[in-house]
Amino acid sequence: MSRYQPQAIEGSWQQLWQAAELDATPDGASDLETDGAGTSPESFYALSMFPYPSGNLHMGHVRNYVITDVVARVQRMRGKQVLHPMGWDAFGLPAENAAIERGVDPGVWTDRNIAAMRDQLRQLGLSIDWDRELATCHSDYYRWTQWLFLQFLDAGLAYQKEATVNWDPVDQTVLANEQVDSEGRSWRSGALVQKRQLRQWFLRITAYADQLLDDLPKLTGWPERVRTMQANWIGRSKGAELHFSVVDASGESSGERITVFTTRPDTIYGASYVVLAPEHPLVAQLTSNDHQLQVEAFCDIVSSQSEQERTAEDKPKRGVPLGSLVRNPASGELLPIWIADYVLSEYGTGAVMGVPAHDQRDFIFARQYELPVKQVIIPEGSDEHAYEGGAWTEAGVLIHSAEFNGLKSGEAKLAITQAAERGGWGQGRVQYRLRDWLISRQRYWGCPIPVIHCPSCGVVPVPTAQLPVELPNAGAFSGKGGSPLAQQQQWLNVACPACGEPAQRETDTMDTFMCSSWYYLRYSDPHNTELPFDRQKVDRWLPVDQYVGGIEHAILHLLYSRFFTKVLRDRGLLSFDEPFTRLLTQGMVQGITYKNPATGKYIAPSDVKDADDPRDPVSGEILETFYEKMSKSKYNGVDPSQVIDRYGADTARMFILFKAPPEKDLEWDDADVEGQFRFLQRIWRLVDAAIARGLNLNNLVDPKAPVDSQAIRAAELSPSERQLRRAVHTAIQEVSEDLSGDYQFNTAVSELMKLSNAMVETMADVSAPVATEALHILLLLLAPFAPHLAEELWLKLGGRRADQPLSQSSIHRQRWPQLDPAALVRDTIPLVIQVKGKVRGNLEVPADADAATLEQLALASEVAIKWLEGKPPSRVIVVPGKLVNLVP
RNA sequence: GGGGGCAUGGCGGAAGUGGUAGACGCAGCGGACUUAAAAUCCGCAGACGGCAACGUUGUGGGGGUUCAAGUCCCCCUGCCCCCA
Repeated sequence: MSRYQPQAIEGSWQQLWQAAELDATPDGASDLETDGAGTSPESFYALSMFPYPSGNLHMGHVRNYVITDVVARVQRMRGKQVLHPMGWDAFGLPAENAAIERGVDPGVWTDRNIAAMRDQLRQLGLSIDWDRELATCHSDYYRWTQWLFLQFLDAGLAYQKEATVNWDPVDQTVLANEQVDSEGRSWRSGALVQKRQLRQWFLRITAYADQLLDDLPKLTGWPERVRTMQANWIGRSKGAELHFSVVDASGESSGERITVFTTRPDTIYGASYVVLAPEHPLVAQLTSNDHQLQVEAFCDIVSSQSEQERTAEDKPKRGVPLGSLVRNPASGELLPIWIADYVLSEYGTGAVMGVPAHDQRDFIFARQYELPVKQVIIPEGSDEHAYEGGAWTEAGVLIHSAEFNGLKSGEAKLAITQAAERGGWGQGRVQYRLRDWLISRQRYWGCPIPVIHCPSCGVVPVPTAQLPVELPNAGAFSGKGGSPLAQQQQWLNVACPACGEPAQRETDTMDTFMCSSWYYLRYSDPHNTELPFDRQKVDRWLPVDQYVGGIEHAILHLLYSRFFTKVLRDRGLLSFDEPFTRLLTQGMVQGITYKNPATGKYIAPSDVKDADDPRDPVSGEILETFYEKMSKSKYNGVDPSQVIDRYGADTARMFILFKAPPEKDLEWDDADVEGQFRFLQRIWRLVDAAIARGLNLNNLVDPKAPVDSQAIRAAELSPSERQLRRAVHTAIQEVSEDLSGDYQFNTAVSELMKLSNAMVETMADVSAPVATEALHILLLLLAPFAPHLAEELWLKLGGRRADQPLSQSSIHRQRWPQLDPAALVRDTIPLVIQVKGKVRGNLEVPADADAATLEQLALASEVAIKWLEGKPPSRVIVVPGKLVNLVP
């Protein structure tokens, strides 16, 4: 008897598969030919979000790539041509920080990490086409990132502007809005961002706001919550811009006007003041002499606050009057102009009308500064609303609103907007929360923005023939003060491509999300030196059929990629408008975590002596035990390499797939890993015993008839044989179902376990053909999950034909087994007998019995006699094939 | 505050359109094999009562619809996520 030793088989299979080019993407012209049956095989693109090459593979990566690998393998077995690539999101700050701290060249550092992680990935037995590997920091890739940037520039979708931007004081760079969390912290460094006025590059994603929003319902293969998050982020609201003329105390117009944006034009008669953002360009002009000091002091205070602090509904609102007035264009009233912290210059027009009765923040502000509260909306069907507790912000019916009285909010919005358009004091407008994407970064290790600044010609794009604009050699980094590229004189100073006069290169690099917004396109044509990708190739493979990654990119990467796709479609570079057909957001991998509640310190599991009674190794205090995302600082990480060394990749894969449904968080548990290892061992022994008995798949392997049922069906089968065949074909049915539509790998694995349990039970009692069929199908169903073990046992059982190369006879080149419905048919079924809805017993009945027969059988049963006590039931419900319910 | 999601044994998790709750696994208990242990194999296992055959109860809590509710409806509680 041999033993299952994954260490002895996994590495060699990985090498053999590689030599046989088993994972190569079928992409040659001949591959597009028909398969002989006259049909061209469908293609399938399975993709994991590519990793940042930190140098260490962690369990989250493993989960991500194993899920995608199973999908890819199953699709291949279903006859699809599969693209399953891998690459590296390789620009970014860790490399630059390594350079600053240790003087290592960022490129060298990155390539070393990539090599290390690639080795770790290979150990997992992933069916990745490594020939298509890419790294965004290599110039043969970022050349095309630059080329695409110039496409945006040419389309008028890339521009520079002076703006209030988020400055990360730790990473010394600016950030896009999406990269700052709700507490005003950087997504990367966690530092509180500061506001700065800087001239920066932006992409005009707002020009695509409507499309990005309107196409969301088409993404039926995406989780609902991701779509909702994107919709909220885009934040389209319909409203109006209304102009308020600036007037002096006697009501004489000065010629200036303030334009406010509001989603509630129906409340204009309730406006009792107008508020500007402190950064609004008219503030200085509209500040009267006697208010000047006060206003300047206030602006200083506000500039140090975060957006969160300024706008939160529960925070106090602060402001000061400017000392000037406007006229309400609807009512003619004169209203004071204020500035306040809760109005942001970047949103809408940077000015709002204050309607305290119907906006909660205006209400708080008005209470604070004793401004009038004028109610103009009342709840439908009621009298005046007593709004002691706050504003009435719902829709209602208009009062105190001149000719609009009695209209409902919805009608009034329209009527007042129309009146404004007729009277020239406003117009309807759609407003978005989404703002243009700030892509400038003042860092070295990123893709250079390919433009040149010329004193006479202005911004001149680098001619595409001169791409890539390569990063200069790193030199020494301080990590402080401005763009590192600005210090590279040799690189910086160039002749203007337009006029030839001395000019300077742009010194900002691009946000790394630029690089990751199109990598999935490049995989379709990774070696193209003429274009980022060939249109035919990209249209052949894209959109991605199944994308797998973390929920943390619900907005960031997934929104940017959708934007890129739409722009490139409009530039005629591709023919589809959504990049990812189906999206699976996998849950986190969590490790067991011990924390001393008294000190708040985390304790490494290796320092905890008794897991049932976890105590602080020093003080003996009782520890808290819980599961949390694996991280160094919590000492709860599990190293994938160690797991593979000990149990093999197949066990790691099986465990990860079995332990939790893919979208849910997964609690790493060593005992459960052991359990998976035991399961694979049981399969090994099962096959070993079969070989000892002389069973062999040799004569069964025929791609045209992968199911061996013909011979079996004709024969007379014993009860055990029928039982085993039912188990085998039930497994085909269930596993197939778990792997289509919504992926349920956890239940698929449990179906494999059931099948192996059934086989252990009955194998000894069944004929060779039935036993062989069972073994054959078990291995085929197992192959996507535990590819090494399945291949090894396939070989041992004679599944491979000696006269065929591995590229044809590998188990991974076999077809998914077909269900034989005849195997599922049963003669008798257990009928459930219920009395008044409660289960009282079972009765074995003919499977094809009709309702009347079932009723009779049920009534005659012992259970019925006992529970009905001789009285006839008042009602009988029969569900054929399932149950009979007797109601006394 | 608004929107969305979740709640099932000691634990992770299963339960097409309402139809035997707890599949599968982990941990646990009992037994076989062994000088012993490991490994392996067989068996038990929601809770309560009973020697049992069985009965009662049970999917966060409370109501409802139904012959029948984990599943549908209403209210409540707790946790998570997103947006403010």
